[in-house]
Amino acid sequence: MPISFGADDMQRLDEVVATRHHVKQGELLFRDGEPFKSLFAIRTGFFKTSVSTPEGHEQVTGFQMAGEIIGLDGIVTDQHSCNAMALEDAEVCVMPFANVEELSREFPVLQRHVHKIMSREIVRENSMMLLIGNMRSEERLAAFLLNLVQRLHARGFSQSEIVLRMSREEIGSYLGMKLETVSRAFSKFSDEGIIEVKQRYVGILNAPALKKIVNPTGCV
Amino acid sequence: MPISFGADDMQRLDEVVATRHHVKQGELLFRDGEPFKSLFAIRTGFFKTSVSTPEGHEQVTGFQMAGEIIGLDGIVTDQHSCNAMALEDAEVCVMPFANVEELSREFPVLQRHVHKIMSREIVRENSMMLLIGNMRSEERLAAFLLNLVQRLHARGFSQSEIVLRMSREEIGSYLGMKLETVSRAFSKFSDEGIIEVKQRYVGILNAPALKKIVNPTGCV
DNA sequence: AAGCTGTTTTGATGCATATCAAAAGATAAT
DNA sequence: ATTATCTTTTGATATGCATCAAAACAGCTT
Repeated sequence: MPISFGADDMQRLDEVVATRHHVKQGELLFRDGEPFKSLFAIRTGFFKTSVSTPEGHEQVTGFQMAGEIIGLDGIVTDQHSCNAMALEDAEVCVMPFANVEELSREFPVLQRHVHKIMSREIVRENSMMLLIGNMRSEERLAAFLLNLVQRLHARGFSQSEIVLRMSREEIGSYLGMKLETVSRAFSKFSDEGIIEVKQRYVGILNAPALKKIVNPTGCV
Repeated sequence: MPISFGADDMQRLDEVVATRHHVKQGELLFRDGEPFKSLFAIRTGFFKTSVSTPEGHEQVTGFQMAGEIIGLDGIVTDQHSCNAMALEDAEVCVMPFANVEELSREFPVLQRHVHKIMSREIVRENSMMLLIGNMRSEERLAAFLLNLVQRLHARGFSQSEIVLRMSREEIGSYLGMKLETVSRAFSKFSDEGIIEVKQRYVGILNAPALKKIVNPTGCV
């Protein structure tokens, strides 16, 4: 948590994140309809969150990695409204939301932090609506790859190499397209020498070209 | 605000929403990039929020009516990341966010309320991703109309009549489709006797049919 | 009432992506 | 190794929606 506290306060704050929980690959951390008790901070591993239509069509609503918070959807109704599945073995900090709220009242800096996390999620989803609603398939995939590598790089990983934790189908669900279309876009980028693809390994050979696909005018 | 307080507390709480602001139809309440200071509670009127690609393609991210809160996007960076335009003459309560945070620390019930509002927005956007990413054009419009009439009805308006405040183009932008496609879907529903359309007036003649379009199986 | 402007509807056509199908490649189990 | 299963790629075709175009319609102004 990127906040500085006194040593005394740390003790109190530690209480909120005292318990840890392991989730194996393929297991659900929580599911749609389940009672909401806690937020989860991802320590290690990789998650997807998703919602479904009554007919069973899944929409992946996000991919989350170390340092990110999941479970915010549950606050409004005290029930989770999406599923959170580990895409690789993962460890999370369980943060009972009652504790979060109590400490937020005590520590303005924590309160501010919680608000920012929620606001960030709102802004992210705004941009996803823009992406799904306005962009074409190749633009979506390019934006997806750039976002992923940027987040990985912020965590100390390479800024040009990705090992995808999700299938083509899950990428497609996230981006509002079919897995075949995802695959074709990968192949196209690969043919053009923009990326190098080997299964779930993706090497970014020409980042500027990717950026130009997302934003052709390049004026920003 | 649907919370009960003592009379003493009300005084303090009133401070946060003391100032009012009028926005004329077509004017922006705030715009992308502007510094964030306050949340806004809509007292009267109707807004749209939107984000844009660098090339200028607009994506409407929401339509907001009386009782709803806008501006949450600005918290994370202290800058607004979308535009909020009044679609009819409107009045809003200006709620300086610093005051909201201060009072939230003092009144747990207010704190909880703020968290729920943000969580609700996150859940709403999740379902919008599902709608734009998975549904076909007619399903989207049906879902849109049902959502709108449900919110209007909760405010004391008819549960079968809507006067749209937005153009076909704005509806299309919100739903990830073109204005012509919106118009065709309206015409189709009208031909089938499901709705009655006269410009921006929409009468819902067969709500169950609309619901069935959104959820063909009808199992929920 | 006539003319102007912006919105909505409707029609004709084209294109991007979905769908259907099958092969190729990986992964895991026997 | 061999078989079975799942994922990914690639090809052929279909289709829903976008695009282009023009007419109809409403709201304003003069």
